[in-house]
Amino acid sequence: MPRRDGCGPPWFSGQLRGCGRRLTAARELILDVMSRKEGHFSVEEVYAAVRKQYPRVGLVTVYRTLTLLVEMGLLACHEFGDGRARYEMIRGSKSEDHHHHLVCTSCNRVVDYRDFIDDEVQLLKKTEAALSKRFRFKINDHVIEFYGLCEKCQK
Amino acid sequence: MPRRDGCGPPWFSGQLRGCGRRLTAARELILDVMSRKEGHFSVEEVYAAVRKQYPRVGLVTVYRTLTLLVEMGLLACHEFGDGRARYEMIRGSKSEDHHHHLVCTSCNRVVDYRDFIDDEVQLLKKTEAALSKRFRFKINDHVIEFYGLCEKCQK
DNA sequence: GTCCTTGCAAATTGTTTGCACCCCA
DNA sequence: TGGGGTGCAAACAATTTGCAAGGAC
Repeated sequence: MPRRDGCGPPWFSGQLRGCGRRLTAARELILDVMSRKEGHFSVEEVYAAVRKQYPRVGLVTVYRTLTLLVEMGLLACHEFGDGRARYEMIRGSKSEDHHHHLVCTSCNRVVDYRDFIDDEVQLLKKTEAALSKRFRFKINDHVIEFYGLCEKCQK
Repeated sequence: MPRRDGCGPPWFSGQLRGCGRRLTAARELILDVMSRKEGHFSVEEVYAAVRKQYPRVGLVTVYRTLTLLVEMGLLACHEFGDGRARYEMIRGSKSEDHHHHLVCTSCNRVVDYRDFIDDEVQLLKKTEAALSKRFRFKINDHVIEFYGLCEKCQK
């Protein structure tokens, strides 16, 4: 699959080269697919989307590319308990993009939210401080997920 | 593997029969292993512990029994992102046993804590209420995990 | 031309299922 | 004695790896 110049964001090529990597059509395409829609996508979903445009792309390449994009800090990977990894584009800097999840246990829809209310920020700060001291952990990150039923599924 | 009477808690047999199930040596043994130590155990870990006492037990039985015990409400199952399920004994009622996790990203040790500070409970309630209203979700549960380095791994 | 990438097939890993035999109740 | 339980092997699903051919630079 030869690549065509001019596709994809110009910084992508540079960032790849910066770590001794090469720009290929598959990589551009996968990045493009991931950036076009908001949400969390399984490998299979990305694979299907990519194949619509270039049926020659292999599943293995999707796996490898997604892993690469996570290493490069462009994607985040998360699992919601169904045994398959989900990938999501990181928009803005990593810290700006930090968010929590609201998961519908019926339709599996995942809602991100990042404009936390003060109470939630307070909650995290106080709890982190207390836990750090109590268990002598150096806390670097956290995962907060709420599970329930979305509006549609409540009916 | 014939079973020997008198092992395990007496209520276990009754609870099994209550749902048309039978008491077997493997089930008693696995329950015993799980209740003896606090913590989260992978299937492989339970399997190894069980085999020390009865090498004839098969891995499949461990899988099936752990699933059964979760269905019976005696164990909780959780995944921490390394692709393998972890099982943990539920002590006391399910709601009493609710807890959060502190995970060391270096040695994978998981610390539970359940004596939340008052602030934590209060703030969590407020956050849930706000999210419920905003996204019209009926929130039933949540997962809170902090990731970092434990005391040993900081060195 | 060099050496990173890709695609295919095969291997791995964690888990589940089919089935004949076993054993609790 | 009957129907659930067990162990083994095989099936499965998600993901990874070996390797030869292809393409970026």
